[in-house]
Amino acid sequence: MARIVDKDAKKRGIIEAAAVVFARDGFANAKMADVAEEAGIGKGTVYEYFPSKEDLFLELCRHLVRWPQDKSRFLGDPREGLKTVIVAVLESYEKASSFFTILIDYWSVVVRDKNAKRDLFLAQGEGFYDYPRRLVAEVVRTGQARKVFSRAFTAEKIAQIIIAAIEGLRIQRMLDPRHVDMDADIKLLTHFVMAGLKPGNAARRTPAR
Amino acid sequence: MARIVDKDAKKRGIIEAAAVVFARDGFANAKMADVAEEAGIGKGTVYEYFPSKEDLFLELCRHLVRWPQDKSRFLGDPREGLKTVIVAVLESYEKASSFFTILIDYWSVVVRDKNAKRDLFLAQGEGFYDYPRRLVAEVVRTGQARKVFSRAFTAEKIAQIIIAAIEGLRIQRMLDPRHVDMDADIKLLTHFVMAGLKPGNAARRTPAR
Amino acid sequence: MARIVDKDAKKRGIIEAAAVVFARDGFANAKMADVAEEAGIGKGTVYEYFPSKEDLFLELCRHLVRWPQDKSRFLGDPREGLKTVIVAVLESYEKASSFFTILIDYWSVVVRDKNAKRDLFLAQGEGFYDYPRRLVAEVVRTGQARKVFSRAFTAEKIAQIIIAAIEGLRIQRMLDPRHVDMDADIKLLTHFVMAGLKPGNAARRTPAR
Amino acid sequence: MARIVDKDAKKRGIIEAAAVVFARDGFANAKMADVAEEAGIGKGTVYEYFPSKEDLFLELCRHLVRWPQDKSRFLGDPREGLKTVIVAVLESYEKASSFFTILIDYWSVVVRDKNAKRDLFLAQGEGFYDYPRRLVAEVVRTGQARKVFSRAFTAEKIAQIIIAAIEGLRIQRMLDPRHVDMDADIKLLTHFVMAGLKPGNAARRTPAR
DNA sequence: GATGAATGAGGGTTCATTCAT
DNA sequence: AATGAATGAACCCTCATTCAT
Repeated sequence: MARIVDKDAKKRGIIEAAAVVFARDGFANAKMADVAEEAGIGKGTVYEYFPSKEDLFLELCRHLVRWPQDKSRFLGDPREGLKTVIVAVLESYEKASSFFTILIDYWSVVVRDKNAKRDLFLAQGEGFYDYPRRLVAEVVRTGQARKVFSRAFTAEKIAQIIIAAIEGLRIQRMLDPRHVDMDADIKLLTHFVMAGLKPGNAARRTPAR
Repeated sequence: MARIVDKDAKKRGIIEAAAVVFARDGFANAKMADVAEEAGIGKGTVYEYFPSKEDLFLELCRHLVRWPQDKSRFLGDPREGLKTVIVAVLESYEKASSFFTILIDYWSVVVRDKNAKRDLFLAQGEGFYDYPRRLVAEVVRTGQARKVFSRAFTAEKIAQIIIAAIEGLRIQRMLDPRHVDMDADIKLLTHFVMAGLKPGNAARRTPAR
Repeated sequence: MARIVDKDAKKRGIIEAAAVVFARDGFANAKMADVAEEAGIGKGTVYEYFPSKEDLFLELCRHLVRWPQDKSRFLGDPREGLKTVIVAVLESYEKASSFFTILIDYWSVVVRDKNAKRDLFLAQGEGFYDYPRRLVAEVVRTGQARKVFSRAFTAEKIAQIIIAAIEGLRIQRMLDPRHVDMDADIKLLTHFVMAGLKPGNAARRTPAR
Repeated sequence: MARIVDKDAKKRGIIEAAAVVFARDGFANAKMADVAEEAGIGKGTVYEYFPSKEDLFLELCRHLVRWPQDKSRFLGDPREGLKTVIVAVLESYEKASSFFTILIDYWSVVVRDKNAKRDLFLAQGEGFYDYPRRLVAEVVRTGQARKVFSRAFTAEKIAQIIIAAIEGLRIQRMLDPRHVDMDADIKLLTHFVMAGLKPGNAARRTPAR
């Protein structure tokens, strides 16, 4: 009776359209009508697939980043692997061009308590950093296992610092592009990390206070 | 004469009220009426002091962070100074309790081009990181001058990484508090930096292609 | 498909409602909500058809007067034709019951420079007098061609005086109904015009310095 | 005890300021604050002299036009006197440069019933045309008494047409300046009137129906 | 399933007026 | 008498959502 439609494909189309519009206008200023137009469908149709603007946004956030799936290339030589994975993570972020601007709105929504969907959102939010954190941690762990990296700190913590620095640099670049030369800065970050991970170096530090 | 009023005090009162409301509800959802109520004044009165919601927000952002004014305590022993200044910068951020949630909206506003006030906003935005970046850079420079820190990288770049990492950690904590133990993470960050700044270590590394 | 609607009919309905409300309250005091209610629709719906209050007003002005379409009845005997067309023009104005009160606001809006739509408005404004001026002029010209009316003045100028007098009488009546007996006054006006147009009479007078 | 002030002078100052502001912005868009500023006094002070914006406006309207006070120059030769008085009336209107734009708003206010002050306004409104109408009528009457002008119509009616035509021309000029050459048009009007007033001419017309 | 016409709650902003000084 | 800070009612317009077709 009803037309046969690939609902999933249509859903994806709407999400792609939403990515464009939300990135451009921000969550608050984005209009559902614009999303519909961008997707080439009717305004009402969007609501056949997503119950609300917020839900669409949440769904969109789920599809923001595609992480590198092949870990093997990071797990050879630990020192090279670490350098490579840092660059790879940055690239994954950069490739999701609209990722960042959308992420900001995501944060903005998440930070406010009131919303009943907070937990849903938060669960989603972890995902933004969980995967790359685990990925980097694995590389570090490999290096630690092979005694190439110091064991003074847990791989998770180290990974966390790395991801944090990458994210922080991206923010600074957003607010003031002239101050940030991403390639050089990433190299410097890598240098710090490598230095801090040298077996000898690390041992002396952090007397746990 | 009309009512005698300390306009500056009143302005500050409104800004404080705005900080509460904007932090709680976000820029887009905050209502000027709520700001007025929070400030204990009439809706129209807010507009006697700020021409628009956006201007109030911008002004508010200007007052978000109070940076440490006494640099002397960071300029003694470079290694201790660096540790201290990192903690001090973090503390300045942390003290501005609503800083972060407001900053997010600030970003969100800044990222979208259209607005005519973009430049005003951007100029303001630099301020968020400029001061601490310069502060940290000065400490690093002092250490470099005394040959305690490697000169392989410019103090500015190093400071940038440090600020970025602090910021990134704060974001991760926001999205997933369980993964972040700020004190420990900051120590780890400090360790990496110190290691990377050891004169011998740095020498070998890529001198900024 | 969505609701099927005769958009033009709906537009007309809104304009009619607007005519009532604008005439009653004046442009400045009229509320879009009242227009909507008068039209029996929701507030937002008005904006589906007209982008702003001002645009609705302009559009309304376009529909204010219906001019006599059949000129033939004025083009027979010139003297009778002139008498008839003067009455017809007056009647067209009078029939548009709310015309005058709306026109006043129209003037008020037009006179103030600032507005970007001034040109649109002005173009519209000409229309209020253009058509009847041309109509009367044609009748006069016919009379002049047949040597029934003096050629000492251009038909356009003569028509202009006639329209002006009609309009002026309507204004005086508005401000002080007791002083104006429109039928008698129009007859007097006609008399003056006829006298002035007598071939012999006109010859002596200043031929437009 | 209180400062000694010439209240009338101050009142006049406010009215003059109001004339500027109301003429420029229109009644609806004029701001009391602007009037105060233009008058060089405080916002609240205006209310010491006028109970409301509307009252100020009404008072202003009372002072709009200064009519020619010396009638004698119109009462010599009737034909010359009539020509002269028509020009004099026009000039009185023209001299009150802001008169017209304010008058429009005056109409707009007057036309709407609701207002309790309607009668006050109307009484004022008559004044705009009463004086010149009587003035012109007197000139016509003089001519009629001397048998220079036809007695077929009352002087009042004739005066009314003349005033009406002048007013109508001014309106047309406002909406479309290119179509109106005021001097020439006034001459033409005068011609019509003179022709219509010729003793012989008038007799035949207006069979009272 | 798809559509887009209709809706109305909601919020930023204006400004005449009040009144403490 | 004079002031201008404070006020809040009022209103235009937006846009997420609904639902008749």
